[in-house]
Amino acid sequence: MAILPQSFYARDALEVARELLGKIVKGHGVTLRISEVEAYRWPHDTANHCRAGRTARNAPMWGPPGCAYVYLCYGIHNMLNFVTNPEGEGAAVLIRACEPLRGLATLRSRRGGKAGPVMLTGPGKIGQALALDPSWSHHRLFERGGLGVHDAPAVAKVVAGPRVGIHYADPEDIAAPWRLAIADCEWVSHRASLR
DNA sequence: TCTACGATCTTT
DNA sequence: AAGATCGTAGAT
Repeated sequence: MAILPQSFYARDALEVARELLGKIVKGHGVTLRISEVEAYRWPHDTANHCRAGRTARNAPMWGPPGCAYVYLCYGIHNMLNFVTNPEGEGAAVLIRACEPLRGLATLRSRRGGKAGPVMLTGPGKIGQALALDPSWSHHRLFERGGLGVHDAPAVAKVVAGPRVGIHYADPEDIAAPWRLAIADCEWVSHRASLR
């Protein structure tokens, strides 16, 4: 399938998030299908990293759409986001969970060779699965090479719920149902709060 | 400079 | 329920 064009990302983060479900991420020897995402919108979203304006960390979010934004969370986890909205607006979609399609052996080795099923449920695991770190920020996902997102058939049914880990935000933003996932999908985190 | 804390995950 | 682990942001 074709690689998604930059124009795909140049829209409101919630709209992009909805359409990213089911799409294919390829890179570093693995192929994943996006199953859960969160939208960090612009403007007026107090959970957004850009809520206090431009900083060195969130600089990618203000740049052109269709680029990666990878940041280190809790000193341990590398979080993968896709920059959305027109350039100059600080918004992104966080990739929270994926279904592994190809590269199972690689995925197992990246998590230290532990036994058991490969569960890519949770944003920290996605960063680990794709061997990402913050140096991948600004990477252009709509061009060939390295890390790319490819088109796939639209998902029929989607469930929604509040975003995870944003207790510091305003109550209305905490409650906003801007976490989206493929309905009846095994590859989803915090399933209980989705419907 | 100093300090508090985070879009998490695992283990207890 | 709490520890790991460190870069960032805001305060000093």
